[in-house]
Amino acid sequence: MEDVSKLTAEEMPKTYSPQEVEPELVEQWMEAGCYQRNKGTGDCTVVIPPPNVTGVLHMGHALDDTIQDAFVRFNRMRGISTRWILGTDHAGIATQTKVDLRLKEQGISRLEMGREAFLEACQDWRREYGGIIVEQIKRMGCSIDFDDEKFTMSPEYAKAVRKVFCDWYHDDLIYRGKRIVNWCPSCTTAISDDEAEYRNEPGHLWHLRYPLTEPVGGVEYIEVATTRPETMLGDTGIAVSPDDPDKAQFVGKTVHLPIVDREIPIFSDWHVDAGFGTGFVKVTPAHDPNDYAMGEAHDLPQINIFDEHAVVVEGYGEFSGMTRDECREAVVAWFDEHGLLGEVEEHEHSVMHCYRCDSTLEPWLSEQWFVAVDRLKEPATKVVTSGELKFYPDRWTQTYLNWMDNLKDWCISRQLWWGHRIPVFSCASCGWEDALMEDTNVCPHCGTPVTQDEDVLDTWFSSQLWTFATQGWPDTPEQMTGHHPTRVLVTARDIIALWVARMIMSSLYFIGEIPFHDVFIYATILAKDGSRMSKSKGNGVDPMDLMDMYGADAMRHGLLCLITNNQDVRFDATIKDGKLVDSPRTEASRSFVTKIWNASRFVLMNLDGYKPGAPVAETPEDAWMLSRLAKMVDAATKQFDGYEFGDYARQIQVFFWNDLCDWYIELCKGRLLDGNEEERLQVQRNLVYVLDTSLRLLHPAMPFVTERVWSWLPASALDETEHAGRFLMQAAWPEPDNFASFIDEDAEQEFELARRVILAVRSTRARYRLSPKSELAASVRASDDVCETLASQATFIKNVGRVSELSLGAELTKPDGAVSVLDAGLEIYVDLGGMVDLTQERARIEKEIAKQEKERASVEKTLANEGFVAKAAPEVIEKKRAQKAELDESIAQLTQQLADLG
RNA sequence: GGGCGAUUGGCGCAGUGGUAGCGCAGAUGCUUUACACGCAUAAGGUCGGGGGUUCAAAUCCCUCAUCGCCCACCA
Repeated sequence: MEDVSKLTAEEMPKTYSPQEVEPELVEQWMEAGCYQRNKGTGDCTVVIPPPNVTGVLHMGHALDDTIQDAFVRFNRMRGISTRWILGTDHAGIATQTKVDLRLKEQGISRLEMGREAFLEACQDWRREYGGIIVEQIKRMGCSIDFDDEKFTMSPEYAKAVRKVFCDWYHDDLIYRGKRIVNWCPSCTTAISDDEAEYRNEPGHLWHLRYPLTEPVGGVEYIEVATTRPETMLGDTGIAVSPDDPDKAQFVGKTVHLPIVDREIPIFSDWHVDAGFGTGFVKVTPAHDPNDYAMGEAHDLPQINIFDEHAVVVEGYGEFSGMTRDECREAVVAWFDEHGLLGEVEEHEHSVMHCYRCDSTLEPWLSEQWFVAVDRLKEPATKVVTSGELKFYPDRWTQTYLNWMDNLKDWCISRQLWWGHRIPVFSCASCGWEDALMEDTNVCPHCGTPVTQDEDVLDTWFSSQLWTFATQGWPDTPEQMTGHHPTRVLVTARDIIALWVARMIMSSLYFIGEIPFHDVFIYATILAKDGSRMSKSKGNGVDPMDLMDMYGADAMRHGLLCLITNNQDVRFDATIKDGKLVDSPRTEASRSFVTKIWNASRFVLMNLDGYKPGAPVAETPEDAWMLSRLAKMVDAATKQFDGYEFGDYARQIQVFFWNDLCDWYIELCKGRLLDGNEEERLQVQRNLVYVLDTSLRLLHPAMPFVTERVWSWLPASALDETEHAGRFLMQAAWPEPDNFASFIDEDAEQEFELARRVILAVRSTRARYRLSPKSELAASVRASDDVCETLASQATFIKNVGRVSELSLGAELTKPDGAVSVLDAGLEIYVDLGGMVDLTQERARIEKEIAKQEKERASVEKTLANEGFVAKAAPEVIEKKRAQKAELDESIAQLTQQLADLG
């Protein structure tokens, strides 16, 4: 193990430079093997949602990976066996598109070079650019296992994918069927629904008249409304709404389809909205998904009128050979000439475009492979309803179950080259077909050459195996023992359906258990104005820019602070010309990083003569600090276990900044500067102990600054012997049980009294515009008990409050030339040496009385309410009564103060 | 069309039944020997509108409005 030698305080730089330190620490951690699986109790295996191999880090990844890293670091420190598995997704369409583009720039076409050469080009591309996002993840400080990077197209992974296909194929869970796909006539491939781009475009709604075969009730023809008149060539039916009484008389009749002389039936179907268009819908099963569904239900022929380039096929006379646009024009002209064109309305509708070449996509009927989900969805539903697998926040459970409920068979084939090729081989001569683990050239039946299916699998088909195909399955499933199910999946909500659900289904089928115990869904990060970040809008924030500007720790802490139960959050960064200008939120976290640095520097600068030893609550402020610390340890531990990352990040900051820096460190200065040797040593021990504990608590969120500071920090009582030669990331998490004895409610209350006195003095000083350095005498009139409490804290009240003299007593009277401040039942007199501004004091006290009287009136009203006294919880009533008594007393005191002013 | 979420001080957000908190910005005063990426003090909000439940609503229910997301659909 790498020796992490302790440096001396003098060597600690005055300023902290994350941009220098962070990459250094990554190197050191990795060299020491800190990122690899560690041995421990229990298990916290986490798989990273694999980023696209073509991708670069965006804010979603940054948040996702920060959460995972914080969680993994927390668990690692707790001594739990931890491994975070890294990998990338081959991302079929995305990668193929990029490679296509690159080849196109070189004047090469994919079709010319052929499948094998193209796949080689994809591999080249991956070797060249695939590491970018991995390096970016590294830059963030993610303690993921970089030494064992997985890839969804690696040979081992491919084997897993192939096995899944073959097993499902042989278990009749995979079948081939016809389906309407989004066909790009320019790329001549299908584009998945998820990859098609919808755009609203102005168009027309043409009313076409179709003559009835026999007039119905004197009506000679019906009128359909369509945005795509050219498809009428393939019409095989007319549909009306079942809820449309006016149309009922037409159901069962037929129309004579113009141009093609086809007699087609009129029927009713729920797909039809009676209120839209004319109420008559032309049905073209081969060229529209809904029409296809209606065609299936009503047994209509499917007539494909387009070839793969969306040109009208033979058999349609003058229309054959026309492109779809030419055909549209010609069909409309034909109807017009023959007096069959009705109204032409302007109509905006959404049109699918190929996200690669932007051509309008053509719904096209073709053969595809499907996964039958009926048998898979039932167990996948059960594990969630039973609570075995939990979603955080809980509300996503419903989203998941709804989706499961509506789940339809999954189309898994894609007409691409980059991906896992479907391992189905078939023989043209004897009709043999099978899914095989090994490629074959000849038919086992008749010995003639066979062909393999040309299509590849949907990318999600391979990524659904992520939790187990990354852990040795199927060859060495023993790797998984004790590490599957994984602990938690941290992901975005938009892939609950696409990915999370499918992982659950496949894991239950193949491994017989859930893929992860918990799913944590984080909020979508939106731009400052609430819109989605996107490349086209140029409003995206680049996490690399954030880290360049503020450091990884600041970005990480800032992101964690953003986590709430909401489904989306706005990120406050200003972007100008695609470049980050600022992010106040991250800036605040950077200030916090600096604060941690400086507070630590202060402690380190005051360690002359330090020897490790146990913390002791020598003074009231020590007791207070240790009690606060113990509560923080407890809270942070619970927050991590409960996936409450936002609460953790916010609370730890308040604790460190306010409790530790603003109060405790200030309170310690007196003893550090003026204390005797024994006192100094104890303060040092307490400070080192509190700082050490705090750094451990902060480490999961801000690994870099805490690690760096810790390297200078001498051993505290937490682990005197183990400290040297170790990294903070390997140090033990402070366990709540070990701190419980520090919790001291009395100490916290007593401290609060002293704090009130200090605040009163400061406030008075500010009100009279006195220099913060000016020392003032103060006296407090309070019960003997309270006076005793305050007396024990007199030293630091004087130091921190800059109080020259502190008098305490139950019978004290206000000195001449002093002002009174009433706070928390204490009557505090601050001696101003006669420079009291009577008018100002009167105004202040009158205002305070008015405020308190208003409050008292409200409390009295509540207490006078019979319903309240009869029904409210006893402790609430008691609280109100106490509140009333306090107000009575304080108003009386204020009134007296006012009278004293004359 | 279905579902979900948001609406709290100038901005970004906490706060799930007992009349409101944080950070940033802004104000004032401070080179207090860790920190001006700081310290201190003060100011700023009838918690989107309306209705209901309750002794009591920012908080629970209904409704409206606005914004956003997801899913489906758009002949």
